Amino acid sequence: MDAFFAAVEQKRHPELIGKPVVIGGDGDPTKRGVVSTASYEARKFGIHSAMPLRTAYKLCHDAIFLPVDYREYSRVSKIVKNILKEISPIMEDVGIDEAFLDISQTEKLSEEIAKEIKKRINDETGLTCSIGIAPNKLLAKIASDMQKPDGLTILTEKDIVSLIWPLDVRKLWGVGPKTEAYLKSMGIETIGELASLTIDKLVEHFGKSFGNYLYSASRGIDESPLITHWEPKSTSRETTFQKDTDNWQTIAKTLAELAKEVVDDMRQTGYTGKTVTVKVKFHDFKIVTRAKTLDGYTISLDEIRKAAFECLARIELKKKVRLIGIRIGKLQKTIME
DNA sequence: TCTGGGGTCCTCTTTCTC
DNA sequence: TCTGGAGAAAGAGGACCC
Repeated sequence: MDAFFAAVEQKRHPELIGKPVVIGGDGDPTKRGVVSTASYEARKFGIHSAMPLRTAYKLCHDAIFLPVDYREYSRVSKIVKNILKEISPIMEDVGIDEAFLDISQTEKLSEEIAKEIKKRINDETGLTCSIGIAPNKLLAKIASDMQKPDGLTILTEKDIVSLIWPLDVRKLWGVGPKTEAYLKSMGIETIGELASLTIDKLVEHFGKSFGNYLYSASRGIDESPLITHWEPKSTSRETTFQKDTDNWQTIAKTLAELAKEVVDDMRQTGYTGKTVTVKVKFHDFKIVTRAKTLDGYTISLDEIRKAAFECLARIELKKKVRLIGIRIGKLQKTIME
């Protein structure tokens, strides 16, 4: 979906259409938080996802800042996903505003299917999306990004050399800021240059798993299937303090609250868990985690809170704390009738 | 001075168990 | 009983994705 959160807000508040809209945090650009989505008008000012709200505000004082309203975006997301599933039941969810659809078993021409999807999404939600059609997920994802917004891009294996190889390595799924910087230090800027490296060299620099992945991905090769069913492996809650703190009471109280929230969450979704992890981010952004695995699966708030405090006690709180979080791992679905 | 929250997966090291 | 090793599980950290 194109600038999804911002587009949903512009749809339900038409007076925002054509204006720079920034969605993030609790909608207050003087507080801590980052941009989740910026409307295309806001992007003209250099505002983009993951940017601190305060920075976004400096770039554009006139932008309209709104809090993230997940309930509403989920509601619209469901409408979109239902349309996709009607077109083809083989759908992989990729977060709230993206999905892969396997249309290889569908009779119609792929381009016709894409146009139908666009029309139905626009009819039922008033929103636009960008679609990529390709022989695999890796290429379809790149294709969907090539003509935004409201784009439709079709790629075949024949296009890899001419259209994929000139692209910056950062366009490859799995290549983030660290890998990009590392590759650039090796003199590798484009996907084509990445494809010129031998598999031995890649494995030497990036390890067996990621090295092999980069070798295939740079050639447009991806055999990964669509994941149509998914079970969560962990669930968590974390919060950043408005001001870094060294007050143990504040930290402990917040951790207890987060534990309650995460347990409520598990009760609602019907999961028990076995491993409790506490995470602390200090003022200097150093992150420390401590974990404790329990004897059995639990959903008891008492047990989870107790384990969390044992973990917290193992963390040296000498520096000011920026964030505290709790995660419950090794989830197991509770049998319910 | 600024840098969210909710996830997954990978790697390396330590600890446990046989 | 001591020692060593293999393999699994746990723990910690880090990169990446939306």
